[in-house]
Amino acid sequence: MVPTTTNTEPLRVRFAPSPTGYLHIGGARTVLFNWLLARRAGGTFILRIEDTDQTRHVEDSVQKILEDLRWLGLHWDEGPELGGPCGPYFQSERLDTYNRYLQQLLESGHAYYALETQEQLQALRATGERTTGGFRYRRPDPVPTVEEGLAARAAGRQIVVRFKMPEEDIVVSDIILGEVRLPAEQLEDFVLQKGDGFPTYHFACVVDDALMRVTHVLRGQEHLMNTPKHVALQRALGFPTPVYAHLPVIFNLDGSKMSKRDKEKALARGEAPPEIDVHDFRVAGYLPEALVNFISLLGWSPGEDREKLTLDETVALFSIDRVGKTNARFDREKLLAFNTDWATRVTPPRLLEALRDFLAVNPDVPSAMREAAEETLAEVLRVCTGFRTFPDVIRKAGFLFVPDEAIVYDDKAVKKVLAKNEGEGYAVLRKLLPALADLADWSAAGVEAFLQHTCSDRNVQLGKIAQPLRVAVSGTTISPSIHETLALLGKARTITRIERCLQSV
RNA sequence: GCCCCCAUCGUCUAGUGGCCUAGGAUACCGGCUUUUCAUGCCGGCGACAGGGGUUCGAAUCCCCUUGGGGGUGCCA
Repeated sequence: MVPTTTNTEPLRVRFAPSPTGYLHIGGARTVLFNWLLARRAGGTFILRIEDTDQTRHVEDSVQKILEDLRWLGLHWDEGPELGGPCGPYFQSERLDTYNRYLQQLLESGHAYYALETQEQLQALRATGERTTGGFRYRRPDPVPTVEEGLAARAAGRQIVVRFKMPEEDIVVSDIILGEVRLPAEQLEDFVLQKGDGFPTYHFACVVDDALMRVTHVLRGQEHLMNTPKHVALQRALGFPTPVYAHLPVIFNLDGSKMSKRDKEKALARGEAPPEIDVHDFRVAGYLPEALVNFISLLGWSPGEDREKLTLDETVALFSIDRVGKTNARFDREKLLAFNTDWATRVTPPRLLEALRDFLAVNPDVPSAMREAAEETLAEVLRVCTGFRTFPDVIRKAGFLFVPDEAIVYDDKAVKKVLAKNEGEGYAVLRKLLPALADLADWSAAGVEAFLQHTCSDRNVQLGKIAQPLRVAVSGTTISPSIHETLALLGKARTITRIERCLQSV
């Protein structure tokens, strides 16, 4: 049995992204489960930045990841901006620490300098692929001495340090997958320190998890094969082995990986790019409540046919025991349904706050809408119920925020509602105009009463009047209910728009 | 190639030997509500991958096959 940390010490988990861009939706699910476990157990959630690959580092991505986490409502207890007792929380600032442990491994004979060049390894790998179908690094016998390694480095060569993998099967104990045995012959001497002096992921991760006293490691299943390396390293370093839980992976509906490249591919086909990063969903007008609820159900279920849960309820219900082993597919239709529902269950002030955030991050909204008064936006939300995402609100009420002279009339709407039957719709507008101009009570209720009376007086369906008005003021057949629309627009602008519409005949 | 993981409606899942003629959600289809677009409500369609065992009894346990995923980097 692999020794694991005892469960008497306080639970500590971490999320350790590398700064290569925005937070990926798969990463979001991993953070979420870590965060949920920490909150559920009253433990600590650590955020650590794994910036050990200088070549892949993307400018500003740390800030972007932090912002995504905050938007999701998943706040960290230790990490960037907050600090904490186990800092620094950027691996690039911990090089001395890694070097100290590297020395220890070198001295105890657990590690050695490996002198092969990248080109040599590449060649070996290529022939290995061709002949046996695979390549496994063979430890030199004898291994180069420390002096030889140092001498090669002094000569300007990029020399790596490898770990002496023990020649024994390693059993990884995973609370989701059970015990997984990895045969010794599959394991090889992996690199601890790269030619540029930076630690590899394996090394930095093991050292940091131990030093930051991480008790539980929840990560994607793609890391399962890394775990024996980590376990062996922990033993060599005298570190405890944390509890491991490898989470199932999230794919596209067609089974392919959800990758940033999907966006480029869709763009190349002239299609709308799919949301892949958390930020994409934010810009697309989703509520974090819905997104978090939805991804919490990918690989986890509270049972009892429950689905709609707030973050707090999820915390109260969360348990790794109920995390499944099966990979999941990301169904955007279902997310859309969740978002539609969440838009009706959050409080109006919260919805307004979310709308403001959407208006701030989405570049394609009418600029007047960003400057609109709180009360106006609140009214818009009140009359736009039934939307799926915020762009639906823009589609339905955006015309309220463009200048009267900028209204464009949709051809189909004009034909169907105004021009048909020898301009029947226009005739309605002409008749209505003076009466509307005389209307004293321009509240929604006042307008509604007026329209109702007009209908019964002329013995027509409300649609006969509402639709021409709708097209006249919005340019389309889509808007909130007609009385709310006119009330929101105001009398003057309504009249102006109707007159302009009539002039366009 | 080798190693590892996984397998219930199209999709997310409930189910841990009898409560299952398999439940919920979403999607789809039909109906209702409605001044537009939506929303909402009601109903319907729809799955235990295949084959062997074990057992009085299997979606649940075991084996094989098939299918899917991951690993096989000086990426993380």
